[in-house]
Amino acid sequence: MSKTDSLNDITPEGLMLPVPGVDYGALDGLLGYAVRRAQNALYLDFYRATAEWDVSPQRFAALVLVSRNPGLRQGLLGQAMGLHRSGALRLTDWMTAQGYVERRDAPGDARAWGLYLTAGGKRRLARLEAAVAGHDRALLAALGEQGAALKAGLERLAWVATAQSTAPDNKPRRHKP
Amino acid sequence: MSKTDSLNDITPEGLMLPVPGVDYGALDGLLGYAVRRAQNALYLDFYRATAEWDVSPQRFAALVLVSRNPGLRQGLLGQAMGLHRSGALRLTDWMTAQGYVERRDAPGDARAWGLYLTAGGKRRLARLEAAVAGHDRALLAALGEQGAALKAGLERLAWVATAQSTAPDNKPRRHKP
DNA sequence: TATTGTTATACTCTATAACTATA
DNA sequence: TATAGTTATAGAGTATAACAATA
Repeated sequence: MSKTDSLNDITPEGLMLPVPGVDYGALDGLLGYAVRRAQNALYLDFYRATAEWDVSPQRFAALVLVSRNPGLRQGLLGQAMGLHRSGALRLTDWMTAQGYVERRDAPGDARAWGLYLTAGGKRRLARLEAAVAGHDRALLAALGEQGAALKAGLERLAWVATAQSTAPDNKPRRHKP
Repeated sequence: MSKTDSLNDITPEGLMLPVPGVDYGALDGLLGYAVRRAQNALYLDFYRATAEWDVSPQRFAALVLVSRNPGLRQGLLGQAMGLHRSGALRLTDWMTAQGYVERRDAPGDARAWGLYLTAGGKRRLARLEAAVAGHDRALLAALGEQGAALKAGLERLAWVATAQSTAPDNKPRRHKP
């Protein structure tokens, strides 16, 4: 295969840009598609801003949750992140394998672990959090006064969509069957 | 395992709701986290609204693109969706296996396929599009006049984040290494 | 040489199911 | 009987690399 295999692509993989000449039809009008495009772009920019840590947005979120809630149980971590127990396990395995977190016996329940940042984890996370905060500040700065309204709108959207999908007359289908 | 294994969970899997008693720290202030929460909620509501079709948002988008661009090449489909060639192949395989789409020889290039909806695909997609449009309209209706501004803000956000991650002085890191 | 699509493979994410130990 | 965590497995999703046919 040629050396320029992916370098010559007009759109690099991962980047969801409108391709000239392609008709997006109904997609352009959908709120859901706009959210997807925005999240895609944010995701790529997050990776750029945190390249030296090699941490995904989700793993970053898990670290922050452990940091702010010392002794957090795996199960509660999963709930806060919308994950199954087994997913919380994998996430915790990663955090401990990377040396960010340690499992200690949870007081009062011999079945459970409490999660705690290690000393090194605290140090690394502090720098990582600063990088993420800078990344987010840059976005907000570029958005100007629109930024705050956008964040409020997103929070309302999450609430509205949740209400819709969990309304009593709707049958929530949790997972792809 | 008990019958109620996941039914008793306060937060069903997939749903990213704020858990009382958990401190989210910096996450609550991040634009990126607000986008993630919104997308998570929208995703679940999309699945509820389109349950009878068993189509993911991405597969839906691919179907719309083929529908609006008869004869679309696999490669261009991939570009429009931010996918590698191999991803566009899998997506196309799925669309043809489900009977939505057929590959025909592309005129003028014996290497390429042109993608076309089948007659049955057109019929099914028409109903699916109506369901998705209804789902989106319900969201916009619940948001009221905030909806249009939110959509515009999301489009601007996608643009700003893309500009940031592809700026010449930044090194874009496309994929997780 | 470059491009289109394919095959084979691997890794991440996240689910289900069955299991252990404890409550 | 229910809960916390684990193990094993499966299925999306998406990448990389090497390949064939064509341009």
